[in-house]
Order: sequence, then C-alpha cells, then structure tokens
Amino acid sequence: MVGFIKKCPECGSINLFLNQDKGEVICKDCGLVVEDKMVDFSQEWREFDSESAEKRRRTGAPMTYTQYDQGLGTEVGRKADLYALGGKDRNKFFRLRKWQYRISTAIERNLKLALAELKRVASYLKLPASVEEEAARIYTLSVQRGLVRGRSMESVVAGALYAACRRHEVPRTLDELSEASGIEKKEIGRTYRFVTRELGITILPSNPADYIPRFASSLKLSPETQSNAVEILEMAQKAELTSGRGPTGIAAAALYVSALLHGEKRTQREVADVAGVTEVTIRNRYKELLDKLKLEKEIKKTRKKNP
DNA sequence: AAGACGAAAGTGGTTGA
DNA sequence: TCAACAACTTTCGTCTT
Repeated sequence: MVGFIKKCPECGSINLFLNQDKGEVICKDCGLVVEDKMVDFSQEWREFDSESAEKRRRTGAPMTYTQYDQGLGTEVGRKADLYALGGKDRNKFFRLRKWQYRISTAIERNLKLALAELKRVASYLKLPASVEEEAARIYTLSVQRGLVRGRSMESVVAGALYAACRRHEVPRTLDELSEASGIEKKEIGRTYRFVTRELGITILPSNPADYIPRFASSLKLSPETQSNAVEILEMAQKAELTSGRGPTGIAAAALYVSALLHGEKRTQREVADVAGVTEVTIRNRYKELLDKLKLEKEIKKTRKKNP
C-alpha cells in the first residue's frame, strides 16, 4: 500500500490506511499507528509568548486528547511575569486570572463528562482507538472555540465521532451513530457539518467500498460475494455512477447484485435494512448498475442455474 | 402470499442569484 | 435570503414468482 510497511506488526492485518494530513499510517483493524515519522503536512504551532513556547515544545510525555486536560493545565501568566507590572495592571491581571480559572475549570468539567460519553459511544460501535482519539481531539477543539454553546454536549460528541470515522475511512452511518448516542440523525448531521466547517476540517466523501465488509458480514454473505461487490463498485465508479449519490445506497445495490450473481439471494428489504436505505433506493441504483454495466445476461444465467 | 417494481408526492439539504 | 434542484424517502397500487 504505502512505503515499506505492508502489515500491521500488532495484529498482522494488511488493512492499513495512510492519513495524508497527519503523515501517519494507521491500522484500520486495531488502530495502531504503524508509521508516524512521515512528512507532516499539518500546521505548526505558533508561539505567542514564553509560556506557549514552552508548552508547545515537541518533547516530554506524549499528549493525548482522551484525557480531559491533555495532561496540561492552562493559566494566565506566571507569577514572575505578573510582578513585573505596576499595581493597576497587576489587579487587572489577577481578575483575568480568576476568570481564566473559572472558565478553564468549566471547560474541564465539560470535557470530563463529554469524553466519558464519547468513550461509551465509541465502544458501543467498536471503533478503533485511533478514531476515538481523533474524535476527542475534534471535541476538545470545539469546546475551546465555544462551538458547543447552544448545542447539546451529546450531539457534538456524536458529530465529532462521525467526523472522525469519516476521516479514518471506517465510516459508520448516521443511523448507527444515532442509535448508539440516542441523538436524532438530523441533529448529528447538523452539528457534524457545523463543527467541521468551523474547524476547517476537510473530509473526503466516503467511499462506498468502505461499507461493504460490514454490510456483507451482517448479511452473512460469502467472501467471494463480498469481493465481487467491491469489483462491481469499481466498475460503477468508472462508469461515473457514484458521484453525487449516497454511498450507502450504492454499496447496498452492489452487494445485492453480487449476492444474486453468487446464488446467495437476499431480498431487497434485507439489504436495505442493514444499509439503512430504502428498497426504492436499492432498486434505482440496481437498475443503473444493470443498465451501465451490462450485467443483465449474467443475472439471467444465474437465474437459470438457481431457480 | 411475499417479493419486486414503479409512479407520485413529500422531505431536508445544497446551490446560485 | 429565497427559489430551484437533485437525491432520497414514504406510500401505495400493480405485476411476478
């Protein structure tokens, strides 16, 4: 796939994924960061004063976002800085410091609760640790930018998780997030869009093929059917049938066709349910697949074989 | 009787003036 | 900010197996 490492040293999976922005290679199965010393394209920290310069040195214990204070605290100024000021200014700084203290403890309380919720939902969905970490990072940034105000904490957590899943190419549907978090689908979608826009996180449209393994296994389809579905998807992409369409619908249709071809027929209803779309959508995509990919003959052939 | 099919109307989100 | 628009859903009647 990329560079020199082809297999995850932790679990042996070959399901590795290159995150261009962070310059990391991540194992999609166990979440291990396999290679992280690649060129880093992400923005460097800026240094405003002696304090932030010190805190942002790239040494010391690793920072993690799944701990509510990232192992770091925040204070306004240091004593040495304060006493260099005159009386009036000094009082001002004491007041600021008091407020900073109040605000930061409020943020920390919020984060503590939110990250507990995040952990709960993530483990319910069996998400890899890398995704959980990414979601925690997104949530922390959201809190710091005041994006949670006016929204429920839970919905922002769900939105952050959804975004993290997409970035790591282990997409879950909005329905699944909704079920796991107890937040309405459209609310998650709304906060997801809001948060990603405000934080300037770019997310590639999710690839239908990423959904295939999960859908196939809940339908108990054979590996052959599954890999054939992926091939069908690739053909569909070449025929430009995929752009602008919901990825889950396309994945579902490809799986449906593939199941027919392998004599493992599932009803449209069954496929529709696991993919979280309606039968109508499957029918539409299915029809397009048959039209453009000339699969009619093969379907008829298998029909004769398995009456 | 169940599944597949398709038409028609409704929904929520994006886009472009 | 509003209207046009595409994708998708819901609903329902008909056809096929």
